[in-house]
Amino acid sequence: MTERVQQTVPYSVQAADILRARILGGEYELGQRLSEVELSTSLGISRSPLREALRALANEGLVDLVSGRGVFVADFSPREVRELLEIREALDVLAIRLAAQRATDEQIEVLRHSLEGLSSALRSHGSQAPDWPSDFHLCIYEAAGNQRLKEQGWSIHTQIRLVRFRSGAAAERMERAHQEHLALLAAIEDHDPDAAEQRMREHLINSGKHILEQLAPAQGGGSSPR
Amino acid sequence: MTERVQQTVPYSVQAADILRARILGGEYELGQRLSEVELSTSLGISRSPLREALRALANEGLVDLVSGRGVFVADFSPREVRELLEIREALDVLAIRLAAQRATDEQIEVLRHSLEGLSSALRSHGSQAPDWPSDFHLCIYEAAGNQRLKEQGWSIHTQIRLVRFRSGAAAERMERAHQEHLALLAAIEDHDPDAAEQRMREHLINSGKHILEQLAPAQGGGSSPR
DNA sequence: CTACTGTATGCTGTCGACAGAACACAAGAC
DNA sequence: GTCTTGTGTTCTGTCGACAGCATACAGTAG
Repeated sequence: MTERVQQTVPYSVQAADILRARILGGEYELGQRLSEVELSTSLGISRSPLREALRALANEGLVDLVSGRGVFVADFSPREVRELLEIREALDVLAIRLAAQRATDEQIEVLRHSLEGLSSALRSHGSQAPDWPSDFHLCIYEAAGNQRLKEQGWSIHTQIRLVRFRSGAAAERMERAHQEHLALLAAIEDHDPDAAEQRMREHLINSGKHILEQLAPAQGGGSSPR
Repeated sequence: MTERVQQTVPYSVQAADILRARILGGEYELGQRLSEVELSTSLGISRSPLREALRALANEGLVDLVSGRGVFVADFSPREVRELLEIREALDVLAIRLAAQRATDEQIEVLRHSLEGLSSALRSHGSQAPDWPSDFHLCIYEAAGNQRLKEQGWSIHTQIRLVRFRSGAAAERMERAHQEHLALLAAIEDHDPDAAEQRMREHLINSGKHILEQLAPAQGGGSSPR
């Protein structure tokens, strides 16, 4: 009974998936206005499901809804990036502590596999794999055994990925980040929450520093729609 | 130019405010199904803005949207409550650490004032003030200087308040919680993040223990719509 | 040349209505 | 008496259309 043959995915969900991929794929400028009628006609759906899709993306922080004025692709000010990084640290530290305490052998195996996939992708595609690093973090959330934490952490990571991707900060740090990921995995394997927390904090501080450095010269307080 | 004379609040926002107040006020049963047509007609609006209001409430975790089956008032399983408490601890600890580092004298004054208001409300209304304790925590978020953290923390607190209110766990712990709040404020005044974190963890552990104790006998894995 | 004003266009917020799916209940088979 | 089946109803998801506000531009006064 768990198989749903008649699983018609609502247009709103499909539209949200498409738009999310477009935004993360860089098809829109940061802060760009998205016209409801234009999107709905181009997607071949009505405005009702499109609006719901945009609301969903707003919850994920990928777009900003300004009442009566329209929808804009998220454009994070340096202050907002700092806010996101602070929250990410808190959630990621919690996640890896829980993961170190609770991870089963199967989940550790998945984590290891995720890192191997990342490693091979790093070699083959070079910098063209912006999804994989977050995948490892997602597995950590999975191992933490907290569904809601996983959702919120994934949302934060997605928003940060949006900034990092645009600023080109993803590629350069991948090699070193991979080493840090290995250290994180080792701490989880040892079921050592304190070591895991410390290594995660270092990892995130390095990552955050890198993002802010890349961001500082490029963005000076741009055209925020608020 | 900051004054908006023509600030017509959209129906969707008004509906969300009304429904949020109803849910938190206990006018609906946990897990109860909410009919769109019934609500829209009773509120005197169409289904379009009502649906947006329900989507907004779903983002806040107050209702569950089940695709194709309807909207249900949130009903948290013990596991979900545990998940919420874990996230709350991470966010609240981050918030009070930031608040201890960054709080200005004015913000500390607001915190003190919030506690005084809570104290007087505790004496006059007894247990009939479920909003005030969270108000103090909201001020901490405000003092942390992180807008997004404030929003997320408020959302988590609101969800927990929904559980606590229904289980009647709010009233009994207010006296002791107030003492703990005073200790939190003192740590912020001293700008001592470490002490603030430790006291916050103790405070949240006490609160969480109390919630789980109240919850354990009442709920055994009820009719979750998933 | 600059600043104000009126118009024109496009947009969002909202509405009412329809199609298909999900649920509830009644009728019949074993 | 229990399980299956058929039917009716209600609901959600989606659609197209309208009203009011916001923005952009042209026109005019100074």
